[in-house]
Amino acid sequence: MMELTRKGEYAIRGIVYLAGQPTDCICLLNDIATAVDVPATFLAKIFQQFSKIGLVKSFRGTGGGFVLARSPDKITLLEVVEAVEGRIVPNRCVAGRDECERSVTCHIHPVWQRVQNQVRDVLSAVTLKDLVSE
Amino acid sequence: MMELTRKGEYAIRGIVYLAGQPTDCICLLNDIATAVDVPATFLAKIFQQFSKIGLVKSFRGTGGGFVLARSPDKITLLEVVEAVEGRIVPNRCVAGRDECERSVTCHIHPVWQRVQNQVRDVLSAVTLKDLVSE
DNA sequence: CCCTAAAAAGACATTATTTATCCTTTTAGG
DNA sequence: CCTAAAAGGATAAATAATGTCTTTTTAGGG
Ligand code: SF4
Ligand code: SF4
Repeated sequence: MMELTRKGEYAIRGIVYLAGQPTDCICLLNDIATAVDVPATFLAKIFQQFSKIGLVKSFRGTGGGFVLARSPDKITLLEVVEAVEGRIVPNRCVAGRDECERSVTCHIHPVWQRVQNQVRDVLSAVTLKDLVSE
Repeated sequence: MMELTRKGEYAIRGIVYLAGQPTDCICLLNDIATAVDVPATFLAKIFQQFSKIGLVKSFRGTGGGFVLARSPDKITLLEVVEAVEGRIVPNRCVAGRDECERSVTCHIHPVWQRVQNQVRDVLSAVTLKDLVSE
């Protein structure tokens, strides 16, 4: 339970590396993958997700690659994680539409909401800038 | 990520039910399973784990069954969850012996420790007593 | 002593998720 | 039109979650 997947770990490493590059540098996926030691094909999927939700900008064709869409201090760790893992949900019943008919009277339900809020708060308090500054 | 498994959900439901029974009541596994709507064979495994670490006491043979080993206000939700899910670990590197050679210099590492502490704090603040009292 | 009830233990079977690769398509530059 | 690079889709392999079945141990009661 509660464990970040490889995908999430890779996602963070990849985008943190990108955040650490000079602003005008258009990075190649393969270079990023090599630098952060992640299978390039897997990282490709991750960056596609980033691109779709607008965390990074991508350029195709010759001279293409990736750059951050916003400055590092405007991107939180929460956004990065939820981009690839989906919304952080400590229990099904805390997700949008409940499947659990007990949720109305359940005393545990609010505990999971508390957990969710705490975790999201911690992660949203950290930006990519915090993670690259040595 | 961060999702409680069925096993964890079942574990909570089962032990909360047990906590809600009269103190002297030795409950049959099958009765608990029926009451909380969990496959009996699966719940059996869960209660075996409870028994091993001393959350519940079990009695075998005729007239056997389960009772809580401690009063409900002395058992936290954290204990219950970690009994079946293992220690809450938001990322590998936060587990005992690190596999990640980056952990020494990594700026993300302490974030996961913060997440871990927050989650464990929330769960350890809730006891079975809180969960049964209507 | 034997029979029955009940949990403990171990060995599977099934399904879902994670992790990863490969191939084709689209886009853009030169 | 050729090449570089990301996008997209299909699929394979590995791992983990979920669930079932059978056998073993323990205890009570006739
Ligand atoms: S029983 Fe309570 S905690 Fe469990 S899924 Fe339902 S509402 Fe959520
Ligand atoms: S890179 Fe940092 S956060 Fe990721 S596993 Fe290693 S120590 Fe942990």
